[in-house]
Amino acid sequence: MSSGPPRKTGTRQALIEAALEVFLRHGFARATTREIAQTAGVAEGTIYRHFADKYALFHEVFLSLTVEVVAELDRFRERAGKGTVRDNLETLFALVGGLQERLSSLMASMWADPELARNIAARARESAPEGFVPPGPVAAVAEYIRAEQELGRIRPDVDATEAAAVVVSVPFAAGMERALSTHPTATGEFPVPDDFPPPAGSALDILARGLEPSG
Amino acid sequence: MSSGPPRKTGTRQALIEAALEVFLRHGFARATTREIAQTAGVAEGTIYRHFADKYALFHEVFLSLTVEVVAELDRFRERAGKGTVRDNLETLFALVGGLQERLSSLMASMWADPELARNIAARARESAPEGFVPPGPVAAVAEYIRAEQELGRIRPDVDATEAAAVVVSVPFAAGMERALSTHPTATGEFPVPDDFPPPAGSALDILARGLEPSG
Amino acid sequence: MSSGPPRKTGTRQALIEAALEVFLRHGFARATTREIAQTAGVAEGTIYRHFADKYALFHEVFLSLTVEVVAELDRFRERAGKGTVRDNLETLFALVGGLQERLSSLMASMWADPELARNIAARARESAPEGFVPPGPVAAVAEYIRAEQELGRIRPDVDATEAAAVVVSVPFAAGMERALSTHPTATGEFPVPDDFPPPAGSALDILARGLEPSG
Amino acid sequence: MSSGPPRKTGTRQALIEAALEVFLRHGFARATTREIAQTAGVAEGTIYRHFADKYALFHEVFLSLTVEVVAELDRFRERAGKGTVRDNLETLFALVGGLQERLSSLMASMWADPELARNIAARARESAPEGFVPPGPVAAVAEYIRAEQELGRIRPDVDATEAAAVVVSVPFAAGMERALSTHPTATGEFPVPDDFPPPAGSALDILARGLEPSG
DNA sequence: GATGAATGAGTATTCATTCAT
DNA sequence: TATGAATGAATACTCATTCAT
Repeated sequence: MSSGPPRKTGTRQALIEAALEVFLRHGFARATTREIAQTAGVAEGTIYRHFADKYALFHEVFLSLTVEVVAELDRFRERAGKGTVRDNLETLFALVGGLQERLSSLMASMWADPELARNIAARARESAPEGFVPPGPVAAVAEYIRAEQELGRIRPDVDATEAAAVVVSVPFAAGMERALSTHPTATGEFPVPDDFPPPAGSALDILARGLEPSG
Repeated sequence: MSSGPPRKTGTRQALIEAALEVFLRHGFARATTREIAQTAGVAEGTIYRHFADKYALFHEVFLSLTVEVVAELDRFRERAGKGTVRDNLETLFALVGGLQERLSSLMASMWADPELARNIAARARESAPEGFVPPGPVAAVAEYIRAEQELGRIRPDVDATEAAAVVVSVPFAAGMERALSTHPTATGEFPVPDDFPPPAGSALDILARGLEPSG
Repeated sequence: MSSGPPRKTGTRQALIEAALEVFLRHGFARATTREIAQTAGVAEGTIYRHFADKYALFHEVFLSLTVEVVAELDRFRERAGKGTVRDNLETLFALVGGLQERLSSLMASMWADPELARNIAARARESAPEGFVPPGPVAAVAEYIRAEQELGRIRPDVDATEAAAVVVSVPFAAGMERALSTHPTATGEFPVPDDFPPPAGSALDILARGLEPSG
Repeated sequence: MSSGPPRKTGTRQALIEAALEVFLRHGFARATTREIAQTAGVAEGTIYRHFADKYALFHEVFLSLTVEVVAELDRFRERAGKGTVRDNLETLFALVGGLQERLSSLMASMWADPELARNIAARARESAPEGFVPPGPVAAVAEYIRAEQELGRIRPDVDATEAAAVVVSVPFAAGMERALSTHPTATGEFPVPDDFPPPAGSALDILARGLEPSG
């Protein structure tokens, strides 16, 4: 093979993937380095050759997902002008719903534990190049909305960023509910109220209608 | 006395309140029984006189908040027909935003750790009276929407529950972002993208418009 | 029995004694909390109910020995004027030699590891009453020497503290050598030079003579 | 070339020097091979190309210092008959104080941890030529004393070795105290008793007087 | 009911040592 | 010789839970 030396990043990458798996399985706090190492097929000590501590590992996992989500959403902007706005929203719901699932799960760990959130934020601040702003999903969707506004397919008087937040919120909140399918009010044997139904027809109608130009 | 549930013992109630405080401060996984007991001003062992274990305590805390949230939202239904729909949505955003803050934080713990979610769900199943469905915030808002539909102030063709989910999602997702104010992309020293801005004018416009009867 | 409730200090005291034993056996750095707990006959976690950490435990052990040594030496002052000065020095050598053996061993751990020394010093500073100076062995011996000087049995022109330091040094250094009986230069199978012989006749002669009034 | 032992490899020598530095900084037990390698500017694995294990490295460091100390003291014997005995003792105090500082620090590690002492002793036994006795500092000073005794400048009835031990003890014990400057009883902010003052005038007087011929 | 000392299984992290390159 | 990634046993410390008083 011409592909160079056996990928040095193998171990590091394997650890990131294993860690994601275990963080999703148990949350950050209850994920053990032992299980992560076993899942990655390496010794426990190996983790510390690649990451300063469990927090650093979490940070890397978090970044890798952020990159992935943003990359997907970046491509979304190109849809402006194609199909109907409603169709594009539908696609977006699927996209955000799927992509954010894992990311949101990690964010839940941060949400639950402010100290973790603070720790990760500090790391991000240190490692980011001065003045760099990682674009979030809202920013990406906002760009799409602005593009549609220029094409006259979305009302020009709504704030693109705010509109994007609304749009992204729906699958986001729905994702949390899905994750909490074990919620006391949403379990098989237990009668289930229709909390946070997966966004479907009406949700799209409402948003599409709310966004479309008047007249 | 005309009303309300029989008063809990002071100790039991103090423990529930202390536990909420500590769960919010550190998340379920990192909240220690020691800190809870100290906050409540009792000995650690006392916890186990009132709750089988830490999970049971969490369950009680969770229930107490659910009751509180639902009670507030129940009153919301009475607003149907008063003011404008847009004004009511604005009030709802504030209401849900404030009320869900603590509840969502607990839900984040469950979201992060499926085992916790499962455990709490199991308890709910065991303790709930057969066939009883605790109404969630979506259900409460859905009732309001249905009432407005009957009054012709909201389009009759949207599904009330789904519409309620959309409406509730916005402050919900915004709340998560606020909680994650330490998020790498949303901190003071670190340049901040406009992810999940607190829902304001445009968000309301979109939803109000999307909901209002055509013609 | 009238002796009150079963001594609450039992566990704490047992831990201090066990810790001394283990610290002497392996030095601070290699003494494990596990072995200390086993030696004391308690669970490992129990250590942390009584001491903040391993350092705090070491500190307590150190203090307990210091107290013991000083108490013994305090009584020494009363010997001024009794027997001969030389006899008293002989007694002192035995006393200091025996008492310091364990204390010196702990001090060796501190000597070897400056961080440990710093840590213990910080603790001492925090816990000591403002302005309190724990009398060391040198101070105690110095008092004896001053008493003898007033009685005219020791030359008045030597500095009592310095003289005390010289006197205390001899059994002290000898004690270190004894502890290092495994020293490469002081082992059975290996020919032994007469390094630091236990202080005997001549050492006493030198000091007694050096201290006695001229004329 | 006229002199010296055959030069060690640069790497080996660098490791010994780096190890001394790190052993002095943290004590044997807490000195890490990682820090030693970094200080020497080599990879961690390289240590094991030159030394069987950490103990062997310590042994080499210890030997190198012993050699250095003894060489310095050997030259001391030549002072017999020159200057006054008191002046020579003063020089000796400075010499021993300086030289022993590092050696004593290593000995403290051995004193603290008998297993280390045993291990090093075993190595010494194996590596030393049959019947060879490395002269210690006491032996060297004893030779000086014997020489002075022959010159009639030191009382003939004291045992030279014992006298040497007394003399060497003083700066030795003082050195330990200096090393323990963080000792609870000897820190700046904390009131300090005059434990183990650096040997000065009176100490010299006592010893000089105790050693000088009567009459 | 209330206490709080005791428990001991569990966890993140360290570090001397090995070995394929 | 030199490297440095990988190892895995070892360790200090935590914390939910128990139980004698």
